[in-house]
Amino acid sequence: MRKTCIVILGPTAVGKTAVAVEVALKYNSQIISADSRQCYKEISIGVAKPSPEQLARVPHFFINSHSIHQEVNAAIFESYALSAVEKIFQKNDIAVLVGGTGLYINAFCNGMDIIPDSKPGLRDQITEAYRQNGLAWLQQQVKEADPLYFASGEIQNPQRLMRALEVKLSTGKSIKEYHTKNKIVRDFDIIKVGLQLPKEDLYHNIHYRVDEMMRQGLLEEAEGLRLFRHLNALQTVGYTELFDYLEENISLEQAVELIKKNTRNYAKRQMTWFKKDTSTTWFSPVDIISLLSYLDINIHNK
RNA sequence: GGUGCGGUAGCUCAGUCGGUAGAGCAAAGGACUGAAAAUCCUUGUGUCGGCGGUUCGAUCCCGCCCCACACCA
Repeated sequence: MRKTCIVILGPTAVGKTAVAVEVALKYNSQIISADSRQCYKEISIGVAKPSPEQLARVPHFFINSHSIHQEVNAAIFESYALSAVEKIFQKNDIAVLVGGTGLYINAFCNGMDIIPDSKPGLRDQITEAYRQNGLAWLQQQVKEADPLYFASGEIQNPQRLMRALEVKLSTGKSIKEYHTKNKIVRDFDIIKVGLQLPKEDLYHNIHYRVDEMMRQGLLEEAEGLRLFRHLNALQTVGYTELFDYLEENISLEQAVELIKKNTRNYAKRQMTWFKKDTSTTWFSPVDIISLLSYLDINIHNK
């Protein structure tokens, strides 16, 4: 039998975790999380990690596996997840990957173009220079260094501009030359299933979950992480808003409303990303029976 | 009861020396290849509180009314 990885995706708060556990239990398999925030051991409440019970029932990869002080990105995830899936395949023909980070899922399924490592420290240098000199300066740098990117890239987007500049200055080549759009074909099958809810239901879940997080002590968790608020890992919905409250910029009530709003916006962005991929078959998280039978049929047909 | 200041987009407000109006936020849609829960792009018709009057034409001027706030009684 050919190896198969079941990929479960969907917006935040749709109910992916519980479904993934059911699927993994059915196939006696293990789960790889494809979530850019649940991998950090220092943050828990605000990122809706699987519960200790769920983690005990099914082994999970990329949960609590990294520190907020480590660098984590899509390429690191790709190699981590590939080695994890190989580990699972040593004992099982089926693996489960679940998450809401579209870029990470894409990296796992289709691969990322290989770009040589940047010169050490260059990125921090660029970030600092941008902070001091602003967007117009950054655009000018990219225009001079990498006209190819400047002509066709997102020139209002500082993160992309900085990355383009970093790659060009490190490798001498434009990032555009590295981006091939070629998809790597994995040596295992991938079945993508999406979880979806009507917008009102999803929003209801989000609001309920945010209130629940506050009850569980999200504020205290954020307070303890306050010193690290500048880290990328903490540029996260649920934490940035509470940091603002702790800095006395907004009231606690405002912070909670903002968390709800920003989570809604985030879910929308996720759906925009996921909808593009026509290879995904969509299910309701309430109708897990349909999902399981779909998987059964499609796995055994291979 | 009197005086004052307001009533304009879901919210906060700007504006039109009379030619039917615009910002921020929210919202909606989109993008996304090493920060992705990040970052970025696009989208603004609304009885301009109501009814009359003046005018070729009123959201803008005038009158009355309603509502909110403040102060005075």
